[in-house]
Amino acid sequence: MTKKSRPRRASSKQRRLSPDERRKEFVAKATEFFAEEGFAGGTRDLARRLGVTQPLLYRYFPSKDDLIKEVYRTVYLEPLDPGWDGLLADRSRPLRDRLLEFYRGYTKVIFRRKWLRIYLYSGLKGLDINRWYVGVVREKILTRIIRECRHDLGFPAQSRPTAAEIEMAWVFHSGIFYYGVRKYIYESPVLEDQEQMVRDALDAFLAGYAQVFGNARLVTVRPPVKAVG
Amino acid sequence: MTKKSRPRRASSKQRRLSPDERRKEFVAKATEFFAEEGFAGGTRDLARRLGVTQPLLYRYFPSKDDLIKEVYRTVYLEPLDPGWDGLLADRSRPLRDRLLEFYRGYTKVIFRRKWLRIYLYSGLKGLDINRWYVGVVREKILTRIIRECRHDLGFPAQSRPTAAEIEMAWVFHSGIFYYGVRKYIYESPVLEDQEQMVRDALDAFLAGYAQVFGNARLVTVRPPVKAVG
DNA sequence: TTAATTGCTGATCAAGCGATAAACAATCGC
DNA sequence: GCGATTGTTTATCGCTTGATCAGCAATTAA
Repeated sequence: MTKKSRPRRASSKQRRLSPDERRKEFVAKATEFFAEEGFAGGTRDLARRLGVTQPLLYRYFPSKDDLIKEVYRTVYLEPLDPGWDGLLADRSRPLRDRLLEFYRGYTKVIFRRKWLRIYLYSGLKGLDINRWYVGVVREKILTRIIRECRHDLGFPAQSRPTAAEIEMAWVFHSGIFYYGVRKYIYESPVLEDQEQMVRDALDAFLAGYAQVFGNARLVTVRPPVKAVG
Repeated sequence: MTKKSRPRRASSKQRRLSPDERRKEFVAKATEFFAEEGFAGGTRDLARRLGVTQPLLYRYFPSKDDLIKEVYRTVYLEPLDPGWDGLLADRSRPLRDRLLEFYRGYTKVIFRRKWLRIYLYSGLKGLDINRWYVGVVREKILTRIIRECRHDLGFPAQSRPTAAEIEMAWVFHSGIFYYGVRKYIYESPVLEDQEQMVRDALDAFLAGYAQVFGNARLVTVRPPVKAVG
């Protein structure tokens, strides 16, 4: 309840930012704020955090909802690297290496309290942007992964991954994703060595894929588990 | 804005419930309400849903927060079946069968929009009960699963599963859990055959565990499996 | 039937919300 | 310097929120 953080009026010769920069600054800080408080957080609290008064927000954003939409846009676009498809499809390298490198980069972006919280909040709201993102993951990442798995096992290039194959990739992908949720949202103890977590999960996925889909096609009987790698 | 749902005053000879039953009825409907609206949902809307006036809620619960706590308690306790440990530990049956049956029962409880939403909402709030639940899953379910995996591969009964083994079980478990999130919260298309999803995920996990930990112990190619208390 | 008890509602309060309007302060072009 | 323009605050509005209280309605006990 202390009144300490009264907006300081251009205290020192603080360079005035361009309108666009200032706007972006607001969005960035609003992201952190909403990540912690949820989108039910008040505009007054948010303004206090920004070091300005509440009405000023309405000079930059028509409404709270518009500000929130802007937050979504930045957060959802943040982790999407256009270079990923090239990385995953680079058959000059072993598939395992490619996937390890991909998940190293992917988790580097999404394994942050801010990102995960905004993502879950918006997911609970059932927003279109969430469904859009899930679609992107499926089409651009998981589909590609399955294609590479098939090629790796010597399957003929086929029309389209089946729903069951995609689902298996989803379970693998989600398992990794949820490591971040447990660590950064539940703040539950996890395996400290994140690299190992990814490595083990990946090895399980590759072994599982080979067993479930690979052998099933070649043999039709489910033979005993044999080490693959 | 329609005023249609005016609380009907003992319309027909509707048997008056005992205070305890009525209370439970309130908690049950409040669970559904908060699952949809989030815990920021208003008490007036909730009361309308119950067909009563808003002040009546305060006759049964001292505050909104107390009501919410009660909702948590029921939701978190719902899926915990005391018979699970016996099921998972029944070595007269193949491990794969036991795990399949376990996840059949487990998903039957948690794969519901209501349960998943309340769970995620409370997780985002960082509530103690959430951490408690995560601890229960780890200690009562995942630890047991790893023990059984070890036994299945013929390992000597050892002190305690390592953090890496528990983590692998977590990734597997979370992958299944997140299927429910995608289906019931994101309302994203998933593999319709849920049984197959569980089966494939399980086979991948078992194959992966055998490869990552099984071979490592027998051959020592991957020796440094640090036992972390 | 009556008196006491319990269940429930209508009216209302203070506090907080998102949003707006008008006035003040800082900056920029000239 | 000066007027215009942009950035920011003060004050305030209408509305909704969680919560309270007095009083009516239904039930129970005698």
